[in-house]
Amino acid sequence: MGRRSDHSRAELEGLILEEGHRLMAEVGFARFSAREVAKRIGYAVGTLYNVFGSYDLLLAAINTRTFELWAAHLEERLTSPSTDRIAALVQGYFSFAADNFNLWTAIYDHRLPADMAMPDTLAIRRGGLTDVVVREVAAILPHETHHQAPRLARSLIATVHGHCTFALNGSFLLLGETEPLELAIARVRESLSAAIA
Amino acid sequence: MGRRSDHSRAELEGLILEEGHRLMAEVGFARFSAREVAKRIGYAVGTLYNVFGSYDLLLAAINTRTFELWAAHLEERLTSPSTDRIAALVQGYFSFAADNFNLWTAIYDHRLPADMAMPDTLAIRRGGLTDVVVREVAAILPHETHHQAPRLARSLIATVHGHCTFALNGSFLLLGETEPLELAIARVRESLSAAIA
DNA sequence: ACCGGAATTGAACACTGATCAATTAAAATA
DNA sequence: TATTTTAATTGATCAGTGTTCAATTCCGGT
Repeated sequence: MGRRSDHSRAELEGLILEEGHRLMAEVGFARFSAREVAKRIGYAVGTLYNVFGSYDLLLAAINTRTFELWAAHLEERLTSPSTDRIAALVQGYFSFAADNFNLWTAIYDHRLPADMAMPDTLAIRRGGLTDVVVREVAAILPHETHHQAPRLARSLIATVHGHCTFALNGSFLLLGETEPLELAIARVRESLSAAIA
Repeated sequence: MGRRSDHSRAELEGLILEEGHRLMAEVGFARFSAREVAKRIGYAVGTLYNVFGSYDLLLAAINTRTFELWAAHLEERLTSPSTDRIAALVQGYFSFAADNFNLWTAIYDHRLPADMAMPDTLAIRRGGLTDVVVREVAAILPHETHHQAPRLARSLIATVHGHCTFALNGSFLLLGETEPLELAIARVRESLSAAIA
């Protein structure tokens, strides 16, 4: 069939993304399939390829959406009048990953082919998550050391990410660690203290 | 055909593991396949399933082998008369991951089904990597705080893991970070200093 | 020479990502 | 309105995957 009047190209892209995101949350990266998304929205497989160009770009778009949900989750955690905004960030990182396990792991399960760069639009949207943390770290640092905030923030995200990964993939449990969140917060506090001193 | 006199069951298991490991290093987790392993060793697919029981257990065995190579790599790095054994560990963590990218990522790409636990034998062998770090951290800590070593070591591994992940998946480069190794070492030093003080 | 048991096979099944000639419908033109 | 042009959509087709298991093949022991 030809053009369908009931969906503009942009609407169709949104429809695919919405359903793709839903399926990813439901079955996870390993069982995700373009065919199943197509079936659920009533289009043929080929249409998904026409709209997104490839399986990799579809996955990249879905995961970018997850990044945005994640950043929104952090911002929401920060609206509560919490004294400790840093602890709130770390907790938010963990709780999003735990509550959206399939979506969260898909971000790191998926790798673009070596010869394909992440499209700029997607990369920028993903950066929003980092921006939140940079802003909060900058607010903690003394004014004369504000310029260190981006680098330190990236490093703290990596620290928290490592702890979150091991917490959710069972590594910590296997080693007898039962409080990975506290561990992560302790490490972040140490690094912030060192930066302030 | 029936039993082949040229391979005992244990030898066959080793043969599969060896070739599987080779293929994983060559093509990575996403393009790995049991069929291809079978073809390369001159057996049929079914034989791999008879020996390992399932695709997941085959992958778990291959990744466990990678853990052992990784631990050996760390030990080797420690034999050089380096003053800074902690820096050597972090560098070893990074260099193994960088030099064996496909093998390293396969460890974290693969997840056992939720209802299947990691076989004890494999879990114990994987623990060897952690043991190396625990030993080195204990050697740094004051005698009265030796008991903190396991917990701190796990946390430092998580910290380094996060930095290594972002270094190799392009996150750091995308954010303008060019020295992730130095960043990781700095974080580890801060945490060790805090533990000693 | 025979047999019972164990190892090995590979066709069969239900799925996957990817492609692209053919089809269809909407838009533009006459 | 009738016709052409253009763009969206299809789905059969291809080469591949994990998984199963009846059938086959071989070996050690009688």
